[in-house]
Amino acid sequence: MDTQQTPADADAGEDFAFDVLAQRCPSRPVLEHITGRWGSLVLIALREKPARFNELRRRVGGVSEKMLAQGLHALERDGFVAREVHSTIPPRVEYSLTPLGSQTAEMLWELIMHLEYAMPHVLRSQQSYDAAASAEA
Amino acid sequence: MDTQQTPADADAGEDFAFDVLAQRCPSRPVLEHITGRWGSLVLIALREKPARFNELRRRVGGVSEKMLAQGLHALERDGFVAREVHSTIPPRVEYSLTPLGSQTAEMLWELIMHLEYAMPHVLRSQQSYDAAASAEA
DNA sequence: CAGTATCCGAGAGGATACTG
DNA sequence: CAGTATCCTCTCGGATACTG
Repeated sequence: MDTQQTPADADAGEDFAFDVLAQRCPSRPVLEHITGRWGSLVLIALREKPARFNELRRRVGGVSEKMLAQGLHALERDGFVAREVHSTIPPRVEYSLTPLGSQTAEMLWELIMHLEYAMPHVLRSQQSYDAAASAEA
Repeated sequence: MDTQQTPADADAGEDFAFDVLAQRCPSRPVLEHITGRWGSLVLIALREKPARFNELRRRVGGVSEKMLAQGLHALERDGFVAREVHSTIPPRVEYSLTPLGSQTAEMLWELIMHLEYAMPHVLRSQQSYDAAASAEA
């Protein structure tokens, strides 16, 4: 990354909030690629180590070929994932995280860890919510 | 949060990776609530300060009543958002972040800031990808 | 104001078959 | 193995109208 700003600009970041929320910014689709149903899981799966297509497919539970290919294309296009082709027989294609992808995966990982940690709390909240909902019905 | 584990348990977290990827865990839907198209934006929008329904709707660009209501319900059920009803006329309902929601919003915020910061890089990556794609076509 | 109910189109996403 | 192409379904999500 060789942008002009420095991370110390974080305070100027409040401006970005408006941008993201105002949906006229180009970052929304990208955000959805990395947070979407499969995008996040692919990044997490690649976090450990690079993988080939079917290996990746096994690593991420429940993803179809179509969705995996689609997700990988999007992430490659956005520059989060690198694709390396070895033109052998049988073909061998390795997917790995770029530095940017690696940073992003790390942040996603923290988010997921936070979430897993909070899950007991969440489940209890869901139960009381459902109990209250069925009580008034 | 009053779970048993401490944040220092982070190393045990690698076990969670498998859980999330294996899609047999209850955290997937919750992850989708907070990372989904509107969920993340609602959390970000509430990060600054609590808001009422229509105020929130104005703050998040492009969200429909239906999706906002749906997202708020999910987030409330999961315990990220608190809903406070003032039975007046006209009715007044305030949405705010719970402590858990606040932590989560903060992590999302960091992710989005990271993304905004990386956007120039991403856009360039997209351009070269598209150029290469149309070149071979 | 704060929603719910309904209808409808578009796209997400899965299963299968096929190609290099 | 590493995908693409096709079909089909089902949910997402927007617009509109209505209620308390």
